Amino acid sequence: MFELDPTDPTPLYAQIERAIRLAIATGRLKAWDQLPTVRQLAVDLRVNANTVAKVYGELERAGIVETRRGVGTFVRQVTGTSFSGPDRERRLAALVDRFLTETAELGVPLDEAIAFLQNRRKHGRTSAG
Amino acid sequence: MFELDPTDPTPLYAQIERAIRLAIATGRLKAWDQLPTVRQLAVDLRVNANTVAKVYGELERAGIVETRRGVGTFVRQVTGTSFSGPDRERRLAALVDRFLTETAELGVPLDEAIAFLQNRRKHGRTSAG
Amino acid sequence: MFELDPTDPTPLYAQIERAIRLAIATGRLKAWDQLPTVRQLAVDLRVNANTVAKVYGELERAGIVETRRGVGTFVRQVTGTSFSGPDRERRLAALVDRFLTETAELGVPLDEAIAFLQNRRKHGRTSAG
Amino acid sequence: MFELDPTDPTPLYAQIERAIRLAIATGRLKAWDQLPTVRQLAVDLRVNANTVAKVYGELERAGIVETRRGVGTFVRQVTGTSFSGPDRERRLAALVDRFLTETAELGVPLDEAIAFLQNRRKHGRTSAG
DNA sequence: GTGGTCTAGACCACG
DNA sequence: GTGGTCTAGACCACA
Repeated sequence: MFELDPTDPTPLYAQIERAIRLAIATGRLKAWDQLPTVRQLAVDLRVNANTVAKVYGELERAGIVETRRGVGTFVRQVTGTSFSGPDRERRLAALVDRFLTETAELGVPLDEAIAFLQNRRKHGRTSAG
Repeated sequence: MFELDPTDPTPLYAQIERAIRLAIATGRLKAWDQLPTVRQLAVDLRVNANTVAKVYGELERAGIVETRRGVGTFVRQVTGTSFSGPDRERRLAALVDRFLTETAELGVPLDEAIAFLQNRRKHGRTSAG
Repeated sequence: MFELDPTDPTPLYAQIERAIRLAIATGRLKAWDQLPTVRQLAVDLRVNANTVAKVYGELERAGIVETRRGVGTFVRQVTGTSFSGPDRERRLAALVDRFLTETAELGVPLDEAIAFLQNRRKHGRTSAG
Repeated sequence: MFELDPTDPTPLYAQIERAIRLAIATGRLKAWDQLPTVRQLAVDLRVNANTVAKVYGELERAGIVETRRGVGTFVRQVTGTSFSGPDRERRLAALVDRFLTETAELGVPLDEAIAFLQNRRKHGRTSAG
């Protein structure tokens, strides 16, 4: 499904939550799809089950998934943009900053990077993850 | 210079480090520019001086800045690792794909993302999240 | 495991780091051995836990150990940078010359120094100065 | 005369003191030779004059050099081994530990390193430093 | 119980 | 005044 980056200082639970939100936002997980069980995902990610359970709990409190006892955890009807106002702004800034830093470190001029972006977009090449 | 986002699960020191790397990578801090003093930046960001010191230490071990004892901390000459050929191409593609995926997640149209990129590059204000 | 020398101007964290690198380099700590816990080593050496944590952090960023969150810190597989040819020769010569010079400074005859080397290699007790 | 290693966590004053003791012990500086002036050495090492002055002061208190006002600083008659008992032991251990660590990291077996040592010694090749 | 982050505050090395 | 080292101690993430 996805992988964790142990070198990222971001806590595991935040990495997991982000990845699930991403999967939903990009449509890889659709409404009423079932999420992996806590234990299964814990095994896949080589993480303690408590960590996954914490994430599912937070997603449920956020109204993004729904847990039916004894059945499983499911994606709820997507209400709209999953990120709102200031949060959206903040995340966009973070994305853009990282992109600028990494292209600059690669020695790629911004113009070239943008051209690459547009080109890549046209050919429909995105790998979700 | 930049701001921290206390709601971001990313540790403060990592937010600070990212912001400084960004400033250097984008040329807002140039070779041999002096960084703010540890204590000054700590005051500006309202964090403990040790937190800033930790960042400066890591940047130094990473070879990105140079500290002269009793004088201050300075941006080092960028050696330009300069990846070339297929490696550079491959890395750029990875960066771009991730950027496309993540902006899509946020529901940000590519045009808006590019505008944001260019604007941010120009005006250099960052919220280091 | 080893001892610190408080009269040595070398910072404590550097003494600790050197001792651990020595233990790994000489095979006293082997790949995937667990290091002492941060708190335990701090108690043994009578230093603050933060000081040990700093060392472990640096060793991790240097790629020498690996920490698994909530589990512990482990020696990584030695990749063996394996310098070869003239480079290896050159580096070895530099090491040897420095060693000869410095033992001469101390007035230690080469025979004694070599005996010390072999003994220390065998019994592995170090005073990390 | 010698160089400082800015990446060594050892304080500058300790590096300088060690180098001067080394020069005396190895005979590069002989009894009644004049040391460079504080200011000259400070310029050569690109260090603040206070730092050098501190070292000269300590060497004088240790009875190793003698300052004649308005004339200069001179090496005193060497009384014997410059390092005594526990200090000698400690320093030898430090030397040996570093040597073991560095050869091991180079992937040089101890036997080979010792052979190299003996060979190098025979051919009289030492560079004081 | 494991490592990691952060703070407050002392003291040192250096200019 | 600059950065660096160390301590004590709180709190967090993870197993």
